[in-house]
Amino acid sequence: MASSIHDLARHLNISIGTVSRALNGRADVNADTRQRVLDAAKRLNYSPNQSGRALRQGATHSIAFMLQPHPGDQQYGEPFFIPFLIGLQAKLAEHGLDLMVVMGEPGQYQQERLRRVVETRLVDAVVLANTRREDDRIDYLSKAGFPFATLGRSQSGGDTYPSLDIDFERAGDEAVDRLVARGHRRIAAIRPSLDLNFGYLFLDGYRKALKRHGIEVDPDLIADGFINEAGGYQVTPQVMRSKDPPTAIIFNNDAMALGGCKALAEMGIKPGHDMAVIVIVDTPLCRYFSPTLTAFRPALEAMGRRLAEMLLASLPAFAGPEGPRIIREVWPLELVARESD
Amino acid sequence: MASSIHDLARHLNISIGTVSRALNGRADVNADTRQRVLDAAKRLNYSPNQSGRALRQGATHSIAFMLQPHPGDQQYGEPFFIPFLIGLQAKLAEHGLDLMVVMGEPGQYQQERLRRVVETRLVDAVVLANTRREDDRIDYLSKAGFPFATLGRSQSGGDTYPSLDIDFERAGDEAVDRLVARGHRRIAAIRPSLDLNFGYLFLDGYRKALKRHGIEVDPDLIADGFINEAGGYQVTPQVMRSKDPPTAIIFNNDAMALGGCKALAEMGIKPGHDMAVIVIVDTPLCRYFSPTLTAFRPALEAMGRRLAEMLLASLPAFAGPEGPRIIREVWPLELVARESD
DNA sequence: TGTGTTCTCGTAAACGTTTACGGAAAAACG
DNA sequence: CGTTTTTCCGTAAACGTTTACGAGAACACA
Repeated sequence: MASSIHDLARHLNISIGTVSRALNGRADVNADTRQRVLDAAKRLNYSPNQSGRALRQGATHSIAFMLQPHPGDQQYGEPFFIPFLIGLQAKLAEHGLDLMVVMGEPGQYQQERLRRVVETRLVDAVVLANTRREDDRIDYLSKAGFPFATLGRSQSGGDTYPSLDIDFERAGDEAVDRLVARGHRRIAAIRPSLDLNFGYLFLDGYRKALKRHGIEVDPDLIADGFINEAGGYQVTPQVMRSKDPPTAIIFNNDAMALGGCKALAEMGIKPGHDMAVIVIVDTPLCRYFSPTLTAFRPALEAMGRRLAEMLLASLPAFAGPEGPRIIREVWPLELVARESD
Repeated sequence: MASSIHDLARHLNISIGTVSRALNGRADVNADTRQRVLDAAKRLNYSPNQSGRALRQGATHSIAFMLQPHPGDQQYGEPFFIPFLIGLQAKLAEHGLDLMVVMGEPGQYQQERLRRVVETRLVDAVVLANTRREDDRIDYLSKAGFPFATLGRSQSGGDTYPSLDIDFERAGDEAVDRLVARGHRRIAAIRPSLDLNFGYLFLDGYRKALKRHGIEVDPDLIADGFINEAGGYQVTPQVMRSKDPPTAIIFNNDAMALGGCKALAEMGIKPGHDMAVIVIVDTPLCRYFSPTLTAFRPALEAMGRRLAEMLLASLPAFAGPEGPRIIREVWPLELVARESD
């Protein structure tokens, strides 16, 4: 079925070397023979065998995206990542690269999978998501000298790799700004308890804005929970039990916000009415929940394309006209005002 | 960095053949030397190079999942597929297989990508989603003799490949049953206009149940639209303009249901109140929409695992104790009763 | 002791590419 | 016409594996 370069060579009575050079657009091949080779390739339906190619070139022409579902998130995974993946894949495809998605078991740390992917030379580079504040995957990749890029920042690994992140700090800041402008002074912040880096960034922005407005940061209004609906449900009552309860809550995650709203409802508190709610990262759920949730929306698909560009620029094989490498980029979020605040 | 089998051989003063046999658990190698090889492999951090392995064995040990976003679906893609992918990947990983996700541009037919994946021997098998009633991808794969499995049925290709599908027919049937039991006689059906096979199946069940209840099938109550929110929004008023408008609508897709509910709201009709609404495939959106939408829920993750098993059983390299091959399986959906009907 | 069997390992080819090297033929140049 | 350059192509090695084959050594058996 699959014809090899040898078949072409035999068929045309020339050597495999010439065939290969012709196909790869090398200069040292007669225009005439090149045409004959191309014709034959089309006629015999030739496509280069990836394994042979990869072995010889030491490059597989594929990139791995490591996706790690959060624990307890088994039911619907991360719709968040789909548009990002679409963008990532589209840009990679433009350069002839394929995307391999590697998922771990929910909650299981991916070091083993990552090591295998790297050591077995399964791909040419990896893209990490769910970056932790201290991320041993990043340490490992840096130390191994393996090309990678991250969706999300981390404190690990220094400034040596391309990373693209959302401006959680500014989002936290703007959320507070907006709420203060609407008269709120008691503003709670609920974020995931894991070491996920964006939780810290969000809180930084939150604190900064409060200070700017001369509002004291009240530790009772800051809570961490599991990064899923149950977590939000569980932790929201906690801030409500403060001596001086909040009139607004900023959730750092959509699933947590949904759980939180459920908890509020059970306490007889109506989000968007008795309680202002803002979500930092918008997902379709925010748009359809009732009340619709005011949220900050990232340009996920564009980010996917961008991170692909940044990664490619860091790969020797693809680095174009040698401009300065883009190491870090932080993208703003767009506020989508809805009913909940 | 990466050590090869030659490094091990040189290090242990034995031949690469012996090293390879030791690593692969072949019988004709001394227990002692095997242990030395394994030790050295661990110490030198050896992992077999995938490309070399694949080239020699003619098998890449990876599977492609072809995901094709529907046109107009660019914003949030298909959260539907994530849990399926998690299950698929988990089961494949148990057998040492990797998953490659190939996404096309939304709306673009994937023949070209598919051909490339197959002809370059990028993977050992593919899993198709979004199966059409007549699907030339299936025709192509069958003709090429390339191993594959499908999520969703099709009329193409005969019964020669493993396929796993949801029982849309029964869901359509049960939905009508439920609505009739609640007193409805004018029941509309809205489904995607594409050639997606499940749209036909759903309608079969819908018609069958109506007949069983002695209700005439009214073509005015059946409408096709774009398989996204805008499509539902656009097409719903169409069935409402019937001389004898429906009191219930079954939507064959969650996004279309959301658009439909929006259209209804604008007509002053409250779903769950003035109009019963049932959705055939549940997604998280159904759970959080207001009113919450009664829907049929598939066991996506389990389906992913199952389809992986079926695919593996059809691959010569993995076919276990040679039981009968599972060719087709149709899984029931579970009704999740909520507020909308 | 001779013959057959078993255990263990080395040799070398093969998978499908790409590419460094060299050489023959053609072209350019004096 | 002789020399140099250019054009074009074949040869062969290499990437890292796996595996068929065969051979030497050890062992069993009579």
